[in-house]
Amino acid sequence: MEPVLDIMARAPLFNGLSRDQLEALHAIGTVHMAEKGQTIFEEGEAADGFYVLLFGKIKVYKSSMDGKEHILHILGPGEPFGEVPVFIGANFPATAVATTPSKLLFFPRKRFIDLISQNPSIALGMIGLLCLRLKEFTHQIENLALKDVAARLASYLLALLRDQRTSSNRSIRLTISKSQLAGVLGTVPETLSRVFSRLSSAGYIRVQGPEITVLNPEGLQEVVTSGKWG
Amino acid sequence: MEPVLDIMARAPLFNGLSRDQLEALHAIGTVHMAEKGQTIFEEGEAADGFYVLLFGKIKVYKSSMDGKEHILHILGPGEPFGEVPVFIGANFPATAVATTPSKLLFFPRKRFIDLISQNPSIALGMIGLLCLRLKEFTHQIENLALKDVAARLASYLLALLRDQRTSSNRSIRLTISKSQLAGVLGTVPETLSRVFSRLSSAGYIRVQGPEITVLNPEGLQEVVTSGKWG
DNA sequence: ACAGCGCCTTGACCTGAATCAAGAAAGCAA
DNA sequence: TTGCTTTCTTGATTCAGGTCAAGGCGCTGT
Repeated sequence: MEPVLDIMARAPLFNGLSRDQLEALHAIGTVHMAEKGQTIFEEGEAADGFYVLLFGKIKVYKSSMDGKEHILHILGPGEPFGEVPVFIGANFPATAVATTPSKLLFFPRKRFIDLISQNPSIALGMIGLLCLRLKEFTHQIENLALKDVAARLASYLLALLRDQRTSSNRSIRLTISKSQLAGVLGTVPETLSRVFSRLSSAGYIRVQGPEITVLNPEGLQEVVTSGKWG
Repeated sequence: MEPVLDIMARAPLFNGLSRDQLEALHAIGTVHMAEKGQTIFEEGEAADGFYVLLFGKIKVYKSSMDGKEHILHILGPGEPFGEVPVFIGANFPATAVATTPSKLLFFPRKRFIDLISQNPSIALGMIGLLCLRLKEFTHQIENLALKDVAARLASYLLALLRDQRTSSNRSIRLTISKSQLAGVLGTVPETLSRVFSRLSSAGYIRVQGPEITVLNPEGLQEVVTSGKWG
């Protein structure tokens, strides 16, 4: 298993920190394990610290009483979560569940705030992270409020294509199940499935299980911006 | 007109700063005026700083090409905006327009980052602000993704009631037009109007222009949580 | 007072997407 | 392989809410 410090060093939050600073951080954190399906924290629970994911995959979501859930984030190694209530002294605003066996680093609230108060570079890292989250959320709100499901999916696929651009090819692999993707896009599996087949038969993409080939990126972009296609 | 420093002192972002620190901040900012309807910045524009509203009212929104707009924030005096791109070196993710004549303080990016690097208390204030925004956005996403318009309106009214609780009475006043409210709630004026009258005839509220009397807060809470009502 | 203009309301209609209900694939265990 | 479970797809139906269109109400300024 890769050393904890190396994973931390790669996390954007801790970008540009010296080895000494990382050691100091590591010293105030405690390692936790979570098995698949385990709840890390639940919406409304009191928060006395936050987590950094070292290994595994976490989904953070909101759910309504009638069982529907909307996924806010799917997190991979190096990403922090549950940081919001640390700074406003409130409860967790959402629920976090491990979707694979995971390893977490937990930072207690008070000690982390002390550290940050003396360490402007960590503070700036935290600010950068929060701004990134805000931008993502802005995008999510925009999608939910003004775009239809096809546009949301197209936007998601183009983002994936941008991120996992393995040199030249236009094939991407979904890192989450289609049901989960439906949750991320604010819809249900049935609808997502239909949209996939509409985009397929329109010739924009080809779908083979979790393998998506983008045949016509410009077309997808059209779907995102104008919502019309053909 | 109230001195700029006093307004800044009241802003949560600058909470707990000494007079000296406020002076330093003020020194790096420049005052701008905006008339009603004037655009402060537009989505996609390069951002080289952010603003604090001193006086007036600002709406920050996303719009789609077919003219629909979704309002992300309506800001009052003391509130900062456009701070996200300062820290991730990107363009403004949304558009800001003055809805009344307004007075703004503009902080150039570089000088503000310098200041924050040496001033952990400003950094913490900024972190707190960003976390608050994230929490609001989380709530907004939850509303858009899993609640119907009636629940969103009920939630909004209850929040207003909590905020402007003028001692004992249950009457609140909308600070924005109903069309704007529709934009905030992610719907259109027609639908909002219908929901208002449904809630009225169900006996939960009474509406007289911008004056809303909440007759049955528990009932409204029911609408928010279960989405069902009588 | 009256005209003119925003803003709000109401009605009729339409459509995107959720729901309900079966199946079909695809994993996985024994 | 054979079941068994989980995930995905497809079809039929329903419904919330958006769109289009037509007034109504309450402003302001003249």
